[in-house]
Order: sequence, then structure tokens, then C-alpha cells
Amino acid sequence: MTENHDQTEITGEEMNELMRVRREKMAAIEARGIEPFGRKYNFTHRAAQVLEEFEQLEGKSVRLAGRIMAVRGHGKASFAHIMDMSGRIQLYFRQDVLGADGYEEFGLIDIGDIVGVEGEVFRTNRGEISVKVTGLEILAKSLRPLPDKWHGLKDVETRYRQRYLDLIVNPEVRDTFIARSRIIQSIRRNLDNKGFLEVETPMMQPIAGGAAARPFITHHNALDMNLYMRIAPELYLKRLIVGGFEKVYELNRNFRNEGISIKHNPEFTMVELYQAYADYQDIMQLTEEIYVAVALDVLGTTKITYQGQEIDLTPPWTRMTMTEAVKKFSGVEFAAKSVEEARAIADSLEVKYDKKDGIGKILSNIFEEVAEEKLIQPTFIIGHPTEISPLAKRNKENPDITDRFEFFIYGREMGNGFSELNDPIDQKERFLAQVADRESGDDEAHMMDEDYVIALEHGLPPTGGLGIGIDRMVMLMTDNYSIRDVILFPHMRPQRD
RNA sequence: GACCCACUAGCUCAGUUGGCAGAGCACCUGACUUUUAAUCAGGGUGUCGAUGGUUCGAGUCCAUCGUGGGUCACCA
Repeated sequence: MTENHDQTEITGEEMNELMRVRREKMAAIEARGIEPFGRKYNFTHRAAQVLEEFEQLEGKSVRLAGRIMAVRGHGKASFAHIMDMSGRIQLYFRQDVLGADGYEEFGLIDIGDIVGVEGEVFRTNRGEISVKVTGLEILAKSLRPLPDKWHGLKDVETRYRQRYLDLIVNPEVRDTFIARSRIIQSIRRNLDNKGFLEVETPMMQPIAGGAAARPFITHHNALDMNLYMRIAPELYLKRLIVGGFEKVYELNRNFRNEGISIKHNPEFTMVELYQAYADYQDIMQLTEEIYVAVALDVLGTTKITYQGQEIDLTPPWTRMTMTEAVKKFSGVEFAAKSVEEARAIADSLEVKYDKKDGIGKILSNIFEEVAEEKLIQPTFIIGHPTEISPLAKRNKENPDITDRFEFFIYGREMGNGFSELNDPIDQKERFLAQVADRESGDDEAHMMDEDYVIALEHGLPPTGGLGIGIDRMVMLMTDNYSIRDVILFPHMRPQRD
């Protein structure tokens, strides 16, 4: 039962004085016949609850469990703060209450230890609601010191690598991830209420479809075959629409083998949804509804501040075609009828393009260069060229563009949706065009998915689809500058040296 | 992938022209029974990211490497 911790060695690094002292205290605790790593503790209240219900609880006994965050000794009495998930509350330890032995045991407690306490709720002379401890139980001895109580933990690398420390000492980080959970909850509740069915489709796919991106490759040993980590669930979700699930969504991870930046993590979270018999106009409205509901649920307002910039999420958001956006922000009318004309316009705006790029891709490049970062307030950009939208339905009047939108907030692409291409003949041709691009060296072009085409041949109802980047949405709602600050464990290189 | 910046005590940070490694918090010792960034007196706990080089002498200058951050490139 009782493990012997006397000779505990530490691997991989030297023990400093602070750690040595804590291990000595652990040994002293064991010497008193107490387990330094305890067991279940029945608490009656959480810290915030005691503060809120002080009127009823004053003079009564409560049991709390949490981490010791500060200790202020005063000889035969001491104050401390304990933190649980709800917040912090002050503890008051007195020798005459605990007895000489009990007070000595309190002396073996360090900042960072997990303890259970029982005691009477009261208010100090200075007015702070506190618990006068009558019983103390050590639940987990902390063998390493916490970061600075005042400055917290700032070192970005440590914050990401040891996120638990970040969460312990930086309250705003806790708040961000609590908000993230609420945001996801809001989206689920909203879609569930609208009759959407949440589904799970393969993360490992034989063909990485549904987006233009480089996939991660993994290997299945028993089948001796390579699989791709999915870059999008799109093609599977639309198979489910074929199967008669008329409203489906999946809220989960995608993986893209691309560079890491302030807006990109190799694995990121998206919600993708598909609604049969709807079109991109309906989906734009749904997008607004989702955003507004999240903002109201999490922030209580649709007027938010991001990086000092006021952003008004109140619908309807501006709708603008890609060519209109280019006109608005560059003054140039993009009406190219040939690749040569398109290149000339791009050249005049000093926008780069590839030799193999067609009119549509060049327009898209121009848009990204001149307009994207200017779209601060929520804006739907519509009318994407068919050339860059191989899964979207063509516009009825102009087959060179699609019934598609992307929406931008603070100059960032936040999501993408369209009327789904449900013509299997057209889809097959679009795949073939992508395959040709792939063969000419574009390793981000879509792969041919014959099985998906067969599904379309069975009949995909007219369908509207949407993908919203959850991480970027959380960044916006929590005013975080980097995607790493809204992902608990962002991708990092393994540490060396 | 390119360029720029950072890396000093457990944490947050100073460190001048190349001349004995510093502060606050934390920690240790002592005092203190309503404090709260408790206070008071004393104590510095270190492979200055790593490895080479220049130099009488390197935290500081040079080179290479590592990790992180930023900008760009890339990227529905």
C-alpha cells in the first residue's frame, strides 16, 4: 500500500533545491502516516458557490477540494487561497483550532498542493469571505513549484508545452477554453434544435477528398495500405444526404499537411453541415444565425471587439461578388475573357500567378491580394469561379462561376459554403480536371473519387453545404490573436537539447 | 522554405565598452493568531539554450546547431 518515496529519483534532469525541499516535505508527511497522494474526497461546495451563498452559509461547515495557490503565514495562524474549477476562496488556519499537531501538518503544505478542507464559513475583518479550517487532508503533494503568482506564466513555449501550468496560473486562458467549450455547445444545440443529425465519418480515408490541401499519410499494417488523414469530411457527409439523412453535421478535426502560422494548425476543428433541398442563399442565412447565436450565448452581444477593432455580427452581413470586391478595393474591373487578359490585369496589380492558372484562379489570387485583408466586418464573398470550386454547383446564369460563398471577418476567411454540385457527369469532369492539375504538379488538387461519383449517380438532392472553422471563430469570440491560444495543445516540435 | 528576434535562478526579468552572475516573486531560517502581491530580519539556490571559435579574459563578439516567436512564402 504505502509506497516508499524516500529514495525517489528524478529522471532526465537534476533536482533543484525547490524540488528537493518538496520531496523532503513529502517524506515528512509519510513519516506521519499520511499518504501524500490521497484518495477520493467528498466535497460539499465549490469555491464560487460559497462566495455566492455566503448569506446562507455563514457559520456553517463546508468541505472544499482544490489547489493551494497562495499561503500567508502569521505565526500561529495562516491564510491561504484554494482554487477549484469555479474559482478561489480564502482559507484560514489557526493553531488553536487545528491543534499543535494539525497546524504542524499544515506547515508541510506547499503552494500547488491539492488538498481537501473542512471548515466554517466566515468573513474576515477585511471583509473577505473565508473558511476557517477545522480539518485538512492532503490529496496530492505537488513536487514542483508553480510559476510566479503575480506575473503568471509568460514563456510562450512553456505555456503550450505545459498547458496545465498555463491553465493553473493564467485565468484568462481558462476563460478562453471555457468559452471554446460553450461555443461548440452553442453550435451543437443550435443545429440539433434545427433538426440536424450529428454524424461521424472517417478520419482515415483511402482518398483525401473534399478540399484542396496536402494530406497526412498513415499506414494500416493488417491491410498493408496507406490511408490519408482526412482534410475534410465533405464527400462522406454528402453520401449521407444521398442516403436520405436530409440534415447532417459533423463537428470534428481535419488534418492538413501545411505550414503552421497564426491562423493555421495542422489539425483544426471544423463544423461541416449539409441541408437537402436548400441552396447557398439559405446557408448564408444559417451561417449568420449560427454566429449570432454563438455570440449571444457566449458574449451576450453581437457587437464584439477583436484586437481593438469593433466588429458587428448583426445580420444581414454584406454580400458581394468576388469581382465586386476586387473592383471596390482595387478600382479595377475584372472582366477578363481570356487568360491573357486576366494575366494583364494581375500584372497591373502586381499580383502573382502560376503559368497553369486559368482566369478563375487568377481572379481568386487578385481577390486574396487586394480585398481579403480589407474585409473587417462580416462579409460574404460570392460568385467564386468554377475553376477553383470543383464541388460547387454552377451558377444558372453564368456557368463559369458557382453558387458559392466564403465569409470573412477581420480579413480572415472564417468559412465556406455552397450549393452542392449534384450533377454526377459534371462532377466527374471536374474531378478529371483536378486530376490533370495534380498530374501537372499541383499536389493540392483534388483526387478522383469514383465511389463518390457513383453516389451522385444514385441522386443527391439539391443541397446546401457549409464549413465553419471553429478555431478561428473561437479566436474572434475570445479576442485571441493566435490560433495556438485557442487550441489546448497546439502542434509543437519535440523538445531537444 | 527565407529573413528577423528571443533563449540568464523554479517563475518574471535586469545585466553598461568583453573584466568576480543580479533583482522581485517563489524557496530556506527566525519573528508574528483576521492577512491578502501580508510584513520584518537574515540566506542566492545558476551547465547564462548547445557546441565550437576569437581573446589574457565571453552571458556579452563570431560560426554552426536546437527550440520558440514574428514577417514573408505556402495554404479554401
